[in-house]
Amino acid sequence: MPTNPNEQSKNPDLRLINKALAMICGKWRLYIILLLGEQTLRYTQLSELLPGISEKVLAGELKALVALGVMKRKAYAEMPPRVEYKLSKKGRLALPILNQLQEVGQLFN
Amino acid sequence: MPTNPNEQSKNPDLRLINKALAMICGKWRLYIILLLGEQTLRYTQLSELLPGISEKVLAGELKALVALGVMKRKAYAEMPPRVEYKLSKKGRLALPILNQLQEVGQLFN
DNA sequence: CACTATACTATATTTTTGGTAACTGGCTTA
DNA sequence: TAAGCCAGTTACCAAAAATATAGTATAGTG
Repeated sequence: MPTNPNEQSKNPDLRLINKALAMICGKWRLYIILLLGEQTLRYTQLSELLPGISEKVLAGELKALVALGVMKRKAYAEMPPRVEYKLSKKGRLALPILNQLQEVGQLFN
Repeated sequence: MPTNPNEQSKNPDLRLINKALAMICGKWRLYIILLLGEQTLRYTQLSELLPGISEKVLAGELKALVALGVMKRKAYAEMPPRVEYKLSKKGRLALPILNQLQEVGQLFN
């Protein structure tokens, strides 16, 4: 009988968990994703929907989420500038699971 | 026609989201919860399963998770001491959703 | 020419998180 | 008598995250 390190349940995969945490952890990140849900929002609209976020943090979070592939940035060559953010395909795939986190929050309310 | 601030989708609830984030954010927190899954683990077992975690951080995370109501601590009046940790009922209810986060991680792999 | 609008960037500062290493208490074993 | 075991605690420090505030580029408007 071979040694079985995982008795009854398969161990969680730390790498996958870290990938997921990278997307949602931080004071604003998950909220930005959920806000974006089905709609497209501009930088200024997002800053209005995130009460108290600083310009620097918002710009940084948007950049990070685009880099992670969760959302897409579309800039129009207009003046004054216009930039729109929306979820990527992967982001939309993850959305139902991320929305369920609100139910988890409700459990511990 | 009355003004409808939420067009097509109900806005996410920042309070619930923060409750959920409090449980899972941090370098080790979610992993501890998933590890505990169905099994009961002792302090030393946990520290062995979390390679590189410091005593201080582990003790702090366990204390926080117990305070949040995710897990329970049971101490036996023996010598040497024995303390067991396992998920609370609420923790077990949240578990399926938290496990799905690994699928989210897989999407962005 | 001054002024506005938008989407940022830069700089400095504060707060939070994570980490190291040493120490404790009470019993047991060598 | 000393050393080990378990489940932590304590004091201290570094790095990361968040915040506050000011500045930039460009074009159009009056």
